[in-house]
Amino acid sequence: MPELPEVEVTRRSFADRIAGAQIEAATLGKPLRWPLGLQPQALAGRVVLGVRRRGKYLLVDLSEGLLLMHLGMSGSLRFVGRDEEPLGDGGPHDHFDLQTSRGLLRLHDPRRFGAVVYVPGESDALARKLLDHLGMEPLSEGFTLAAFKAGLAASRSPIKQLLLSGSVVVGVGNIYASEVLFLSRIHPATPARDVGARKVRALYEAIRAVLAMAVEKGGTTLRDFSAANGMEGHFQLQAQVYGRDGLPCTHCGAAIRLMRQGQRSTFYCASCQKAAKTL
DNA sequence: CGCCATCCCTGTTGGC
DNA sequence: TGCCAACAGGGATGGC
Repeated sequence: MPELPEVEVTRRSFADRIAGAQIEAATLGKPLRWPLGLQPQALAGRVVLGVRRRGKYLLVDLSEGLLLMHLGMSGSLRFVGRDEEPLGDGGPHDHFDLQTSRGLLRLHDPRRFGAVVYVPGESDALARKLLDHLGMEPLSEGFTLAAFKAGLAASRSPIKQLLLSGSVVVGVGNIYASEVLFLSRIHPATPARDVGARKVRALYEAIRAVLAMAVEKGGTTLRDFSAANGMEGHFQLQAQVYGRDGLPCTHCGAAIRLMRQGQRSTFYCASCQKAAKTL
C-alpha cells in the first residue's frame, strides 16, 4: 500500500506528537518480516526523541538506539494520544504496540511484509545492510538532475525496474513508476542508460512533482490508506495509466497496455512512450 | 566481482 | 457462489 508519500504523510501525522514520550511497554503480535532484535520490554523507560524517514523506512530515534519500521505492502500505523478515544485490544493483524506516556503507536499489517527492528545505532551492521544501498531522497536538495542522470547512465536495467529498485532514487513504487514514465513519455523497457537527455530531465521533473504533490495532498487513497491520525489521503491519484489497461490513453486515445517486468505489472501507452527521443 | 534477473514471503480481493 | 491469480515491497539468491 504505502509508497514514499504515504510513509512521509504517516511520519508527519505522529512525529511531533510522540516526540518526548517515554516508552512504558512494547508488545509483539505475530512475527513480522524480521525479529525485533531485543526483548520488547527492554524498550521500557527509553524516550522517543523523534521520527525520521529514509526511503520507505521510518526511523524512530530513542534515547538509546532506534527502531526501524517498514510498512511493507499492507502496513499502516496509528497513533492515539492519551487524550483520545483508546484503540482497545489489538486485532488479529495488529503486530506491534508501543505504549508511551503520550499515547499508543500501533502497527497494523495483514500481510506482515512490514517490520520493526531495533538497532543500537545507525552504524549497526543490520541498519547499514538495510539503509546503505538506498538511493537518493527524491525530495531532498541532494537529488539533482546531474546526479540522477549519472545514476541512469550507470545501469543497463530497464528504466522501470531501475526506478522500482530504489538504487538511484528511493520512494518510487509500482504505481508512481508507471505514472512518471508516462508523464515523461519513456517506454518502460528502455535500458536506463539509453534514455535521452531530454527525457531524463522530464523524468526527473515528473518524479519530484508527482511525489511532492502526493505528500502535500496527504497521500494517495487508492484502496484504504490513512495516516497515523486516521486522516485519509486526498490525492486521488488520477492515474493516467496505472490499472487502466485496455482503456484509452488520455493523451492519444490508444489502448493502454499491460506488461510484466520482474513479476510486477507495468502500464504504458505504446504510442506515447517510445524509446526514441521525441518529446 | 559487480550487475542484473528471478524468486518469494502473505492475506485479501477482484475477476472469472 | 467459489476458486484462483494477482498484488501498492524489497531482501536473498544465483547466473553471467
